[in-house]
Amino acid sequence: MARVAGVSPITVSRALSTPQKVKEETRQKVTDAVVKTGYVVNGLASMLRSGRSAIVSLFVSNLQDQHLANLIQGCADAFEGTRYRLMMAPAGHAGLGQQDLLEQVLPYRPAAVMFTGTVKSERVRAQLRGLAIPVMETWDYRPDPVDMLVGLAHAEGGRLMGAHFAQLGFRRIAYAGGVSEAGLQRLDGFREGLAAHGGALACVLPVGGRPSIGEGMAALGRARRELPGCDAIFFGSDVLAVGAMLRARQLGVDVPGELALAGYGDLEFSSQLHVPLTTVHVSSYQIGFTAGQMLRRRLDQDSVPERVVLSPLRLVPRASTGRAADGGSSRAG
Amino acid sequence: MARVAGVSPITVSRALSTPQKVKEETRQKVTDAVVKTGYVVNGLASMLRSGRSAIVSLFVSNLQDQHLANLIQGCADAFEGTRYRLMMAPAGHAGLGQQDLLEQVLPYRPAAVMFTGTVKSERVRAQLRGLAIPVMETWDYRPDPVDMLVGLAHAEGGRLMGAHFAQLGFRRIAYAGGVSEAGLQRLDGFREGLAAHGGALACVLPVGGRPSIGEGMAALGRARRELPGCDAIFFGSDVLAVGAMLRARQLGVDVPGELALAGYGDLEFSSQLHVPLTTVHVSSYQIGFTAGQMLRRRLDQDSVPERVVLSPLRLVPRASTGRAADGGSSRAG
DNA sequence: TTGAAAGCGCTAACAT
DNA sequence: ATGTTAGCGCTTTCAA
Repeated sequence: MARVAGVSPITVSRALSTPQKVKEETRQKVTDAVVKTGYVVNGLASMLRSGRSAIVSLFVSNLQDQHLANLIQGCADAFEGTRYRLMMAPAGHAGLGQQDLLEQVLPYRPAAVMFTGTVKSERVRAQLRGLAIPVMETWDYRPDPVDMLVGLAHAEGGRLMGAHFAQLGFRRIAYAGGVSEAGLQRLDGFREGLAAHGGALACVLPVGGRPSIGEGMAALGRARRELPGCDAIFFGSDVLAVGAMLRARQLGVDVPGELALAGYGDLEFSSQLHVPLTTVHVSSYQIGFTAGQMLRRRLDQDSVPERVVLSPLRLVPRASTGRAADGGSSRAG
Repeated sequence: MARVAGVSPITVSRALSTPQKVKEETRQKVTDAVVKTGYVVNGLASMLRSGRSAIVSLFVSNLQDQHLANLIQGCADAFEGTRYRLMMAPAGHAGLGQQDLLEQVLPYRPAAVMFTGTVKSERVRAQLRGLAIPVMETWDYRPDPVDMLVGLAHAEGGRLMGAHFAQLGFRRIAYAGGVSEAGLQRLDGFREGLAAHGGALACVLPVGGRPSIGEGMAALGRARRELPGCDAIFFGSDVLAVGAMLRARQLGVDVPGELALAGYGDLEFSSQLHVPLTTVHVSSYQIGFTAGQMLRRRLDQDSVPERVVLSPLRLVPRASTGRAADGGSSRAG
């Protein structure tokens, strides 16, 4: 290649990566030779020698979760047009801990790592800090991220819903959903929101595993069994609430007259149910996009003004809690 | 590192990548030194020297499409526990052609490449063949893939729905959805299915861009304007059909009494609408998983028995076309 | 503005 | 079973 262009290898390198450092004429010779030979730089050699990795490792817990898929797409879009490439880390269904997973990623010398969620293990957190590269945690919230965080104040989301429930005067209220991490924050906030308006939580139904319509259907049954007279349920995710909605229809339970239901996440179809679902809107794509932008800025040696960004949450009251003005078409960016 | 272990670098290499080629005692010395020094191999150097890339490039058109997100998760799962890592190619929103995108990926010397969709440009197809690495096209179908393909016989899906519509005796039938690629195949199949049972298509409403509830709502309006007396519409995706369903309710149009609606894809919520949606079920996760497995086999130097796999499609009749026996809970695999 | 020499960290090939 | 030598393809550093 250098031979074809009639220059030295280093000149080829310069002509391609820093064209302004090469005389127009020489550059032309190189460009011609590139076309002629079909030359493509070897990015691996380039990263190795320069020590400047172009790899951003992405730990995605589950792409089947629409919110996380949106988040990742946002992040990918933020990196469009840059030299950086997103590399998916193994998800670890095989029972590997985050420690092992990280070690499977380090050989590629990532320039940065990003997580959908926060890093739980203290050891891994320490290890990440030791890497001295930008680390991004997303979706969830904690006040002390490893490095940077773009997430949701799930507690605030719960609080909004708690206030909504209490103000509507529900008396026997249940929560059904996750009770660790984000779920716990949401639950705590929900309790606070209720309390602030004279309400109280009567029952907590933990739902493990990935949320599904089926889990939601089952949860409705449990709620009615374990809390007779239950008049309102807040679900940890829209998917669960949709399942409950279906089960309620099957059982002939009137929503919201007899039982109010609400979800969390505002998926696109939540407003399209036979009874549009009250929920908390979250901007998952935006979270990923912002996270990507922040990582980019850090990788470009700039510092970012804020290391922790909380994405806004918005209560979206609809018919399923009985006091919505419209038929459920309320949606926004 | 080699010094700490008291052996030569090549022995370290062997102890870590081919332990059976190293005496137990030596291996122990190496392992100890690894722990002590926190050594992590440099995969970049390893790939460079050995010429064996561990990178699989993934061209994902849009993760916000649930089917494609499922597909990618399936593929990622198939690669769990292997040395291969999935690297996301840029999506090309910036108006770049597949040609340019491929060139942005080649520097990383991928061991294989995979696409969600087929490769259209003949030039790119030729280029891919020239790379002499496994190439996987997914989701869509074409009889002459670059190398391997795991996709859907969209024409067959259309045919199933066409037969369903004709057998139910609809008279003024419209199709609304994509009219290129998969959309065209589906449309052609739909026409065939109708014709085979004495039916005919009265109107085609092209819907461009990414399918959304809003597009579906608009499409319903257009259908009723452009085809007065229209009694059945087949949508190119469930999302569009859901939008139409909502608009129909707003307009007071009785579904399916006055107008039957059907979608394509069988998203989880399609069975949960106020009128459960007739649709065609597709197994998107399974497509990705199978594609990943086939790539693995090829990368392990094995050959695969079949280079083209068609994932099965299944008609799921529900209430929205008026003849479903149940309330819409029919779902499977 | 261009080049020569060196070496990033690893492993193939060839000893021993 | 282990070591020596060389070199993957690039870019840093230093020199001209």
